[in-house]
Amino acid sequence: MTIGQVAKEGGLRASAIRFYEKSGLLPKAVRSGGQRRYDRSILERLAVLERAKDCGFTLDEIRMLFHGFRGDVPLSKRWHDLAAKKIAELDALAARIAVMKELLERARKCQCLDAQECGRRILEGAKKREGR
Amino acid sequence: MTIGQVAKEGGLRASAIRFYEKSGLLPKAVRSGGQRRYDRSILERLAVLERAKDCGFTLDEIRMLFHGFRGDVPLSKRWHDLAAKKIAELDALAARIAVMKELLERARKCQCLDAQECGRRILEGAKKREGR
DNA sequence: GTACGGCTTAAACTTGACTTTAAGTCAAGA
DNA sequence: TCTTGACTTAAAGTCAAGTTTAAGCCGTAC
Repeated sequence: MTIGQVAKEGGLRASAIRFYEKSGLLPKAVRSGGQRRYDRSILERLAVLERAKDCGFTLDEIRMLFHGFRGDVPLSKRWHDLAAKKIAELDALAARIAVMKELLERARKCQCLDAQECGRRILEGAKKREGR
Repeated sequence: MTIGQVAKEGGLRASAIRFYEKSGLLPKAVRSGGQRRYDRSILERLAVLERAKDCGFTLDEIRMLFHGFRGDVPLSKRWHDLAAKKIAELDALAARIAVMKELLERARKCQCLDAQECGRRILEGAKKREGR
């Protein structure tokens, strides 16, 4: 398959495939007359890559998944370790979102006429919480 | 107050204050001998700005909060409108996080020995869901 | 009178995940 | 032979929210 065919079947851009190869996330493709040629197993590799992206992993983390462990560590163990860390990250992120939502609910009830007043209230609130 | 004093009391860097001024998020400061001079009301303005950031607003959105409405729209109404949109965004984000967590929980239970196998399973799963 | 700290500016750099561009190669079809 | 169209590369561009850097000015303490 040419890079264009892989891109179409894989649902991404050819430029992304080139980028992944250069970044070490995909093996260097065989060239024929200068052009990359793939067999269908590249689609499996891409599926894992996409799945990892859908899980919220960065490309650096996905590089770990593929190359960051000793060669004899099975993929399942790599997934397990990285997933545990990422779940903790996502929990932290969810907590931050909860805080934002709480602040937004309060903002929705704001009665201030202008930024002066609003700022004064915010600063007072901060002072009060500091005193506790 | 000099920019350094404002930065210290406001808990941010002087470079950020200059950046906010250039971006139109803070009014142009009066200069004395070329240097910016502030009175304490800048701290109230900064408090609103920081609060908006804590709510998850981008600087573009915060610009809307300060300048994006007709001049006679009170700050409370601006907060209200922008907060409603942002809450919807955060809900969408939270849903995406839930999906990621679900995928990660499954990944944690992965038994595959290598990427080939894992990719094959993912592609099979996708095909199945497509058939439904 | 000079050293020092804090200030000024514009412009470049940072991160992440790519895309876009420019200039060029290659094989196939008319 | 000429023209497509898909491919090649390296390098630069994109977005956000600032930070960092370089070069220079200003007032004050010694």
